[in-house]
Amino acid sequence: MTSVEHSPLTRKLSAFVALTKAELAVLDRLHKRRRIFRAGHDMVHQGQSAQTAFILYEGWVCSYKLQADGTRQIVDVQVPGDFLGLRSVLLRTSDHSFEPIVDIEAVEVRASDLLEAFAQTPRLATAILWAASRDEAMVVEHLVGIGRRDADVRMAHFLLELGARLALVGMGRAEGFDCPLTQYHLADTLGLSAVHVNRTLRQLRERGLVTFRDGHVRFHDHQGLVDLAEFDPAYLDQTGPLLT
Amino acid sequence: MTSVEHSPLTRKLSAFVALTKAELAVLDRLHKRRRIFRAGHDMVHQGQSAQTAFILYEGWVCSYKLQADGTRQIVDVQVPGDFLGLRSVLLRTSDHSFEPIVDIEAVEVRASDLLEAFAQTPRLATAILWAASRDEAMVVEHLVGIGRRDADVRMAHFLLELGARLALVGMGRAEGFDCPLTQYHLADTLGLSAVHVNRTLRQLRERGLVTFRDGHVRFHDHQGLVDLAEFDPAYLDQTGPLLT
DNA sequence: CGGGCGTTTGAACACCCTCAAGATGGGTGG
DNA sequence: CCACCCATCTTGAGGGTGTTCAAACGCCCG
Repeated sequence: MTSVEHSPLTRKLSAFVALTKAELAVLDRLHKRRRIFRAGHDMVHQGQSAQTAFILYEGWVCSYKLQADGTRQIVDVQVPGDFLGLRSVLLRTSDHSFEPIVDIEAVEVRASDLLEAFAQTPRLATAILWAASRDEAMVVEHLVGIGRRDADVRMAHFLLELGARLALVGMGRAEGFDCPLTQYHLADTLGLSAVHVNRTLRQLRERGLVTFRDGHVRFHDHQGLVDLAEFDPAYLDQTGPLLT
Repeated sequence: MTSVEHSPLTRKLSAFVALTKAELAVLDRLHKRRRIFRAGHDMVHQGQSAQTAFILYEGWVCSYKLQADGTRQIVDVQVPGDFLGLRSVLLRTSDHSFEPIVDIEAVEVRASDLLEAFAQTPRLATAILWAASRDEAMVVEHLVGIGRRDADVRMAHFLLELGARLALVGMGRAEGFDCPLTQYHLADTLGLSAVHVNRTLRQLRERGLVTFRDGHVRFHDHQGLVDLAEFDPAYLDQTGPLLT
């Protein structure tokens, strides 16, 4: 059980409820099948029948949808403590693919196990549903960004959100965070071309706001970025001031 | 109980599981507070504390987010049988607003009632989670559309999705459907300007694909639209051929 | 040393936006 | 019954944000 108590998922769920020992034990029982996936090799392909989800422990993953013309849209980026495919366990086909951005460690969870755990511990169930609701709120915010924000604001908002999410699981601070994403990932996430991502990043750097380089994001003017992006972390439902 | 058996929600959930009499009874017990809301007057404002959801019975609603500069992004359009605010019952603040597009009839559901119903009837709980998963899959598809599809394809895809959703609750056919949305609604939904929506609709009309006029959508070449939009309704998880 | 991946920059173009003006139609009050 | 108003729809012209195409550069790795 010791392995679970300080896992990133536990840490995240603690932002919502303090889980009891019994609930942690149920969570632990979900952790049978720990697996490694290699960077760049999809874990799940869209169209495949779903019925299984994952909890990410180590590394980064992106979930995306591919279109017939070859363009792709990254829907969300997952960091340690996040669920993968929770949305589609109940749907007949997975509506998207998962690509590990680096080598990752994840735990496989079957739909049946999950529903069983729900029945046993309502409070844990509520906590997991909270996490799922939060994930959806992030997708919604992402939608708003792509629909109504210019490239620079969109980029600023995305980097700030990532920073806040990582801070919740102890992987980021106000100064910045490590980030294995390439500019192509950013492009497919933000609905831009890679070329324009590059120009946008240069502009933000020259304005003294943030640097994205060598796998590291550094906030030079955190407040300035927040002002530019009009970033309000309320939708992340992380009450306390996590990033100072 | 008779009122529930043929409600649009029941009809929708039946696409997933056949509910028993006992489960229908629990669903019925959720239906205490039936209320009317007037077109154009928001039911919920973003920032307001959530804790309550609605089931839509009659009429259309859109859920949207407003930005400081006045632009708005419609995240989703709800039609009869859809939930409103299910995502945010567990979050501390509602992350968006709801505007009835016409006068509507909806039932208020408290978070506590919902969780109680979940505990009583696991199958009903699963059905409701299925509906929530399906809603999120639609938001994801919406995100992909805004991020990676041109205006005409985006429009075609949206109209086809609406048609399929309405067909599931008996309000649409292959020829078309009634639709109270204005071109401004379409613009805020698709992340376009109202002017460009107008041009896009004209173009689709002149290509003989679809007409949007006088509150009515008419598909002139349904298959042609499907081909243009590369519309694959798998993400809606409506197994049967509903729109023929 | 060659090859692949990621980054960087330039030039021309396209999609979509903004601004502006007019048309249409339903509702209200004189 | 007409005049007016407002919301919605429609169309034109010009401009901007972001795209595509192209080429080069640095770097890691086999």
